Amino acid sequence: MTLKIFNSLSRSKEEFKSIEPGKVTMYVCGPTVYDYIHIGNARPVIVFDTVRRYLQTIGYEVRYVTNLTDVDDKLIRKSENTGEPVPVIADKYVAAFLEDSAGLGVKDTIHPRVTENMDEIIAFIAGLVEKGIAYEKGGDVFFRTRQFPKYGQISHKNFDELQYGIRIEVDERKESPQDFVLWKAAKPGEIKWSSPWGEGRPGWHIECSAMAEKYLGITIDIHGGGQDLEFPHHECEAAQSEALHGHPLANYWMHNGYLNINNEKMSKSLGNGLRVKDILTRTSGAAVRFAILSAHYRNPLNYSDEVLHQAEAGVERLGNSVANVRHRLSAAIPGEKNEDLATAVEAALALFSERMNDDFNTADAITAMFELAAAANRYLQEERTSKGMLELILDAFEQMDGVLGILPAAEEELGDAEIDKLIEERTAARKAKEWARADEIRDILTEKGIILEDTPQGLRWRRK
RNA sequence: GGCGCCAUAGCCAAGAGGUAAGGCAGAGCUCUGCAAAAGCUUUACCCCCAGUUCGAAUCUGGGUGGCGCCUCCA
Repeated sequence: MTLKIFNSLSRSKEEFKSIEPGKVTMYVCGPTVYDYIHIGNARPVIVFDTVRRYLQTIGYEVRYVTNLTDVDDKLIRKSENTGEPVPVIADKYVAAFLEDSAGLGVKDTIHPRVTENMDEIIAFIAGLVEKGIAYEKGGDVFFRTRQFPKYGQISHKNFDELQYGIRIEVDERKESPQDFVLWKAAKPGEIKWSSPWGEGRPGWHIECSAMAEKYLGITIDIHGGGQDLEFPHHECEAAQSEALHGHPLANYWMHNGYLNINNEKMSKSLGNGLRVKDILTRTSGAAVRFAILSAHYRNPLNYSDEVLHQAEAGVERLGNSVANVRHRLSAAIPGEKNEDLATAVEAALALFSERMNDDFNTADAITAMFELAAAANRYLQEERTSKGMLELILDAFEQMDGVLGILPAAEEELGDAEIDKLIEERTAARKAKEWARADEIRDILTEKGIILEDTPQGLRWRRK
């Protein structure tokens, strides 16, 4: 079974082949660190982390880079408004981004910063100037798009028919309206670096080309980002890199769809109430991942409180199933294979990889996990369950969740003497059929957010 | 003017020629001292019209309704 990835270059699903066997290099465009990230930013973060995890589980060693844009116009504007220096603002939001990422279950990512790679960026631009693909005008350096015939390969735009200046006024100094800036001269008071073209800072797109090369190589396997970056950002990145090296920047370009909020376009004003850091105080990272991964990554996704509630309920159902299986482990008997269960587990696993192999269909992968849970729950109806079978289930859950990351975090032991005592007392009361006292204790614990479950195999509790 | 996306049950969402997965919510039943968890049962002719086909939610054409991009907003 082979993995197929929808490649924006060809607009079709292609069989995935890495440049180096067993290894994959991935570059995913990261945030400009001028504010907290919102739920819309979380979609690519979660989607591409899941792609990475899946590649890892099918045996690839993945080198994964997400850049942090710590100098640009928005940061400069913010600095002017707040009086704080750009680096101070950047540091604050870099830390916030890393925290949010971790909260969303993302780890082991290389995070290069623009300001820490200035030499490479300047050298990259210099290379383009030397080749005559870039030109300097009054301290700014522009990319000469006419020299790169493949310009438009990613966004599939026909440049002779484009309407220029529809949204942004065309800079008169450009030779052609579609040329874009590589280096911007600094205005008085702005943060700046020296370069062969005077003091200034990098343009919008060049950082990704330079850092992808530095950290991953001239041609990488997968380049990801939101659909909103397809043009112009990715188009320009691809043009710069290929123009300089004569080799493509990336073999596979992946773009996730937009995220809407309550069926409206994600916008700054709406987005402010939906910061990832705020959402994570109200719900788990697992629930956010569930919500995001419940739709195919290329489809539009609508986010709402209702969607989040549904995700929480789904996470809970899956988590209950795993917890119930674990709970049975202590009283499990050895041996005794259950054919139905074994078949169902195998089927769920097969569905999981079959669907993930088809351009990362996480919605169906989640379905596979629910089918595993259903099979497990059915098996738990049996009076006696065997250790081997329970472990088979847990192993399958682990395999799937290693990719999706939608299972709730394992519950810690209560470690609360008072609660332990109450539970003990209740057990005694139940034995003596003192139901009033038993219920009273249940109520006390409910107040504390502890849910008690009396099962034939003894009591177990969980936190609400 | 150019390029492209989406439309499936109350809600979320797969499926992409062979007669509609899964989840949430709801209803009924079972289990249960109570409760919870769980199991079983139950809810759709897939935006509209026309065509292709033995057969279409899936293909083609035309509509309708949402939406995105067209150079420095990441």
